[in-house]
Amino acid sequence: MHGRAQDVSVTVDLAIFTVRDDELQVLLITRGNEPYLGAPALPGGYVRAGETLDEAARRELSEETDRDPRGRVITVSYLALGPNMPDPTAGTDARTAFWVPVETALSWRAKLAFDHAEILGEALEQARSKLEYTTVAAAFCAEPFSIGDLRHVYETVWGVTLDPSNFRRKVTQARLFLESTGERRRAEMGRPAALYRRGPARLLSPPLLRHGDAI
Amino acid sequence: MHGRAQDVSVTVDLAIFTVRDDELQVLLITRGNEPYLGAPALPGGYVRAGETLDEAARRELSEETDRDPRGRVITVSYLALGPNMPDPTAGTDARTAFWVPVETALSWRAKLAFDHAEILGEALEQARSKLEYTTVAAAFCAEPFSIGDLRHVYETVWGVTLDPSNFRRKVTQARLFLESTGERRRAEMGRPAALYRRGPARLLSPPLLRHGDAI
DNA sequence: AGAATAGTGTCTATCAGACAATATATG
DNA sequence: CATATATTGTCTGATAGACACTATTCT
Repeated sequence: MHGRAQDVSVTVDLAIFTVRDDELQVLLITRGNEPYLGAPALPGGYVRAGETLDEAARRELSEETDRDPRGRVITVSYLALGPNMPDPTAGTDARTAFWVPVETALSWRAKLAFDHAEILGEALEQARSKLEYTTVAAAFCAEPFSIGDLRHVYETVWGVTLDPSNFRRKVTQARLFLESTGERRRAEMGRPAALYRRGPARLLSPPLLRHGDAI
Repeated sequence: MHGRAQDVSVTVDLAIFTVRDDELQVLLITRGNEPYLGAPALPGGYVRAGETLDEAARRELSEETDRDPRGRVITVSYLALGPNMPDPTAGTDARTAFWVPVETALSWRAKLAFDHAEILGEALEQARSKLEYTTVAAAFCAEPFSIGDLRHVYETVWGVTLDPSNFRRKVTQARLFLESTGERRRAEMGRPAALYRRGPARLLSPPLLRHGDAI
């Protein structure tokens, strides 16, 4: 997948996250080919540019935009979050896929294939950022869900604890984010939580900001 | 490119923006094949999933995440902004590429191939959003640039006018966004503007929010 | 009652938006 | 001087974060 020559092709590495066991975890595979045979790696595919892209856009823009790496912003991200992502099921080649806590994966650094440690770090930051200004977090709570469920997603992905009352105020005031079902859920302990379903908004306005942001 | 069967492949449509003539413009091509022969369209390529992606990730996750379209968040965006993007140069097949104001392209709606009107609309919103929480805008000002240059990018992409003093306060207080060069630029009229270069930050903290956000 | 979680109310430092005022250039 | 743009300063309403308090369940 890497190092394919001749035709215009670029690899796509996927950071697939889930929330399991109160931890943020990422899906890795064990490489079955050289290079990095046996090393843990992000799952990936490759993109081969079609004729239209290559002829009409890429060549014309390359000189202008390649000077500064930020001049061309190509974002290929696969972000999946969920409270109960399935174990990689038994099946041909799925045997090499496994979930691992993000912290653990990042601690491996040099063991990860290619530059996947860096990619993972950036994907993590992107996922954390997406929670601020989009409604994805709600998409990964099974409906109906409580505000506490939603808060738990934020806390796990961001790695912080949030003030329940301030969190409630923000998410309930955000337009078209949550729709009340009028129902409640009885838990083992404590007052039953009001239940919600996702509203139509995809972007959070106003956004839900973390306190200190990174670069 | 669309409708390719058999192997797992999905199209990628590219929204490439530039700021020219004080307008936000987008790169389109004229289709040379059926379907939609002769219709304006976004340039595009196709992604074919590699074995690793297909075997290790896609199948395992599909049942879980395909129920809700937001369960799988695939973002493939190609965002290019610049004050002076070149005209599509003469060359084989580049003859069909052209810049057009975004407003014009959106007004065509039904004329655009496939669902490209929708895709363009979403890409526009994504680009506008990226200006809020990333530093891309600065990446598309030729260095060195003035705060007025930067403000002009925001105003053109967002389609609003911004208060110069409040804008200045925000961008100069954002950490690692701008670095002063100590130099000034003499313009035709008015006080010379202090010049800056891009700082190392990729994410804007705190973000620069528009007043009213969309869905 | 005690523990646990959900939800409401309030206070305050901070900040975004509005806008007045000043600075420095050209003609 | 008039005009245009850059830059600084100030005022005020809105709000994020901190935190006290109330509500409703289970044991």
